[in-house]
Amino acid sequence: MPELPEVETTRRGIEPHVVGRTVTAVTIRDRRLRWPISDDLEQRLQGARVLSTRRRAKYLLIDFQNGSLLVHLGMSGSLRLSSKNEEPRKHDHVDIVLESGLLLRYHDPRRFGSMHWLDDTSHVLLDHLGPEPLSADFSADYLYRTSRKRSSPVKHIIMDAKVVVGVGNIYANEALFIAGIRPDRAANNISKVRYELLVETIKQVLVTAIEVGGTTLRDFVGGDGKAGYFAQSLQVYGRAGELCKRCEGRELREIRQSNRSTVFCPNCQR
DNA sequence: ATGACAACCTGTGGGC
DNA sequence: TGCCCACAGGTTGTCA
Repeated sequence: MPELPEVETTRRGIEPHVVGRTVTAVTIRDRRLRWPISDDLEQRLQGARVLSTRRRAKYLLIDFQNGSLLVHLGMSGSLRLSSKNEEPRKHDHVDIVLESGLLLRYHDPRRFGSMHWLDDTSHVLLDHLGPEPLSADFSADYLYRTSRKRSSPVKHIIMDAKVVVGVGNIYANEALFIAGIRPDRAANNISKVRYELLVETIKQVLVTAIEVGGTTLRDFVGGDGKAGYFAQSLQVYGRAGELCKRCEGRELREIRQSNRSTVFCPNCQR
């Protein structure tokens, strides 16, 4: 489910309600996430006070004095604020209760997400990640250089977390459409000028999506429980067979790349 | 090193 | 209404 904008939306939603708060109780109903939740997580969290929240790639970090909680939402996860007397629903796997009476509730039907305790801020999952897409490190210069030795499709490159983090299937489709680049074009067959446009487009799409609270497809909600509105702005994702909004002449075509759905306009994207 | 692909798991929607 | 299959926002690990 969540790509970078959804994770950032979650972080911004919970931050004002968790920073400075102390954990008074932890309930774990199902430890079987992508990796089993370690046996000592409750003990680590108990009594700890939240210092700050951060995001790295699609990971959410909640920092305490004694370490950090590393959360990934996988495909179907959400982390939201809830009140103590709200009954847990199916797939509500973890509750982190704060002394304010609010609690952080982790919900994840498919259990592709994860939760790790970090004694310091390093973790193998965070090693070898590429630059943040919204940072200056992710530049046209960088992407152009990186792409020179890659003959795989450009969509594959921008979704490769070693190249740049946080660009998932929805926003990869959207950015390539806006930049007018065919998703199946070989990465090393795209000019510097077009990469300049692509990098700016990726940044713009992500920033815009964050501003409107992410993309709610089925039931994504941010930390504050509100749906995101970027779905209204989607140009190609989920619109295969419909008319292109730019040229209004051609139907959007769908292909599969690495078993992921790709939608593009054969007329506008070259 | 790169790339193709299976695996992890549940829910949903379409076709029959 | 029900059954079966394909597919869904992600990432890792394996094998060629």
